[in-house]
Amino acid sequence: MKLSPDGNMFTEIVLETFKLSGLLTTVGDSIAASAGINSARWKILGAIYLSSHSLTVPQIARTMGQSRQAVQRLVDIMHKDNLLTFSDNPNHKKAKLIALTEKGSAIYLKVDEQQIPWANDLADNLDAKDLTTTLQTLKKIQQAMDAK
Amino acid sequence: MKLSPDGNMFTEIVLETFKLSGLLTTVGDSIAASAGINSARWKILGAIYLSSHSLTVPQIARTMGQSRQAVQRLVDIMHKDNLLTFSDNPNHKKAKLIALTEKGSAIYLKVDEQQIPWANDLADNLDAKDLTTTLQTLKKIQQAMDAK
DNA sequence: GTCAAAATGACATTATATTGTCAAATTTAA
DNA sequence: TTAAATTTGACAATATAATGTCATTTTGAC
Repeated sequence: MKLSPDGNMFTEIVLETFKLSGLLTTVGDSIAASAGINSARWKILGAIYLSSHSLTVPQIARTMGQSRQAVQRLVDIMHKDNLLTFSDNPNHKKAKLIALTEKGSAIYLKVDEQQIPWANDLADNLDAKDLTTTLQTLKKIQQAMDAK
Repeated sequence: MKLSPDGNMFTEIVLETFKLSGLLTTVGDSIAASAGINSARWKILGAIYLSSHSLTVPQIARTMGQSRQAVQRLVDIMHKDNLLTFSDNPNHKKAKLIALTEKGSAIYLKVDEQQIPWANDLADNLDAKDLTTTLQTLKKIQQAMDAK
């Protein structure tokens, strides 16, 4: 069996996604370093911050496309570091709700100060329509995988 | 400072890239499992196979967007497992050239047999033009980051 | 309402990956 | 040509992350 032309393009997108993820993690580490954290913790803070409400560990994991165990580990560390709060979940005895502390929020915003000009600058050299298409397509790919 | 509309879209693409990378690694693990390997090793095999010639460890790492140490570790294991060969590099005393053994090649092709229908199927539900745009945009993002 | 299936936290094991350092090899600039 | 800067492999330390298992809780099908 051979790759169809579209299947081949899809495969290239997959490989490019892996590569970009690695490169972005490295850049993210250096951006987040100014606030004393790294990419992995920045992503946790962002998942909670951008959701605008408390989340459970499995919810964060699903948002990030990672295992709940990996997220649980980071959340526990970040709780100990006073970046996150745990609160009882009225809907679940075991799964606590996780929110940002003031410190966690401040750190997230400090990283954002570095990330915003970086993102604006890079996006400046790209076509808005292409960015829209790319985002939609990546989401469609994700959804198509979910459906399997 | 605030994110521009494009900067915001760019940021969403970054987050989607992380998520997709995680999900694709999981799917990749299950696809590659049929041939007795996992995503990480499949990617190494693919980097070499798709380049059509021998590569050094740092070259593979740059292709994959990962650290040369991470690649070196996998390459050493896969060499021990008889998936890869080392050969002297006429252009470099230390950096050996790495190629697939017959076994490595066979395993790559066996995984490909699973991956091809998977990719074709997923790509079937996506627009060819959108895939082209997405791939080009991801590459542009990667190049723009390199330039920094 | 009951009971099987799924979700969750805790814990352990293993794999993947980055960072840092050092010496040797290579490349680049002067 | 020479000296500085970069690249590379080897090694170590640490961080990130997937997988597996178990007891408990929740959900869903009946």
